[in-house]
Amino acid sequence: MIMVMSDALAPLFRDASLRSFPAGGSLFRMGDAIVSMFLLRAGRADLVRHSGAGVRMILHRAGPGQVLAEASAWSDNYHCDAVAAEDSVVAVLPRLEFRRRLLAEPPLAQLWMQRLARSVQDARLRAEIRSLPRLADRLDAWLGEGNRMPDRGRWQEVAAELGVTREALYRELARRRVDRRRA
Amino acid sequence: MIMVMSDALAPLFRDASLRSFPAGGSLFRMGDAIVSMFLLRAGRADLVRHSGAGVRMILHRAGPGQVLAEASAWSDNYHCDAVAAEDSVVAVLPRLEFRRRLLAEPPLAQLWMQRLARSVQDARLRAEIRSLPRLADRLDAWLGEGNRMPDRGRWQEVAAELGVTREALYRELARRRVDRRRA
DNA sequence: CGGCGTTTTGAGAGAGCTCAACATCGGTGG
DNA sequence: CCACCGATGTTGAGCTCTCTCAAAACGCCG
Repeated sequence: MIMVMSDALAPLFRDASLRSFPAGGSLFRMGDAIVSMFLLRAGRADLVRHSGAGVRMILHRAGPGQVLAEASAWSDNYHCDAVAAEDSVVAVLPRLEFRRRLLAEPPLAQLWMQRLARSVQDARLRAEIRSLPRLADRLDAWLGEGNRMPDRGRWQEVAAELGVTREALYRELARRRVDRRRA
Repeated sequence: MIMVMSDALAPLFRDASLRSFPAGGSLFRMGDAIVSMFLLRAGRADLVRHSGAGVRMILHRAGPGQVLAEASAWSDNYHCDAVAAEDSVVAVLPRLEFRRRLLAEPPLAQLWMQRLARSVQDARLRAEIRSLPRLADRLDAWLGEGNRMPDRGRWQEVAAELGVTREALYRELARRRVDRRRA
């Protein structure tokens, strides 16, 4: 297994038990009592919330090394659902132990606060990018943040990230291909 | 002066000096070295970032009781500009002292982590709301989160929050008025 | 009253969404 | 090897919605 920067939280989840979820499996549901914190070890998991008129919103797609539902550490009930988007493995640590370690070990607290602050930055930026009216501007802003187009077969993920349909993104990419050929 | 819930961070900024900024004044600019943390005491301040093609994005509009640029505590240079949107007063605390207090006083650390986690939640939800294609859905989702329409004279702020033009919001509101009159 | 900002409404253009058809690619199984 | 299948990529046409520009009605305050 490859060690990546995103394993930085491993010390916080030392001695945590591992649990596997098949794609589509539910990690928790809105309203459930919060007993544990989850660190995604492999796979992907979505935080999903349903708005009044049945509109399904994916609040966050977590990848390996990320903790799900950061706010759940200090809350008693979940405010959204969590679903495995792929076959996934998570480290599970009791919520109270998670909190105890954060408050007892300043290095971990510092790491956690850095993580949270970074997540705030990212989420705010994403909100602003998505509020740009034109797709071209969204793509420019997104690419301008150091993001790069993934390999073929994963372009739809970019469309989702930008909050547009895949057709719209395909058209924009085609437009840029011919524009680049002209230049 | 009225004491509100948002004064919870006051202990963290005890002994901090106060500084005033006129509307339009600059608190800091992208690239500046970070020496202090800012807690907004009165007024409003915007975090502004400029994307490549000159697109101006307001990452966050902070109000009284909020700390500006949370991530700056652990960073050496600002990643965005901060501008006073109104005449404002801020408490200024050296960044290293801010960090020292967080790591030395677990109750403050806990409060700070709760704040950050809540900000993550809020920002992610805002990003999802803004990615809804139809304004009606955005308004529904926003109202569904416990938000309420402010008094007349501040509806434009809601339009900005939803990421639409004020005209579009006015039209939607007019539509709902007649719809409600029919029902 | 006379500004100034907000709210309201109109008309046209532009952009994305929806539905639809089709191409392409990788894998599966006959 | 080839037929088939599903998912992804590509392109077209029409519709809907928002944006933009514009004009006017309010509402507040000096």
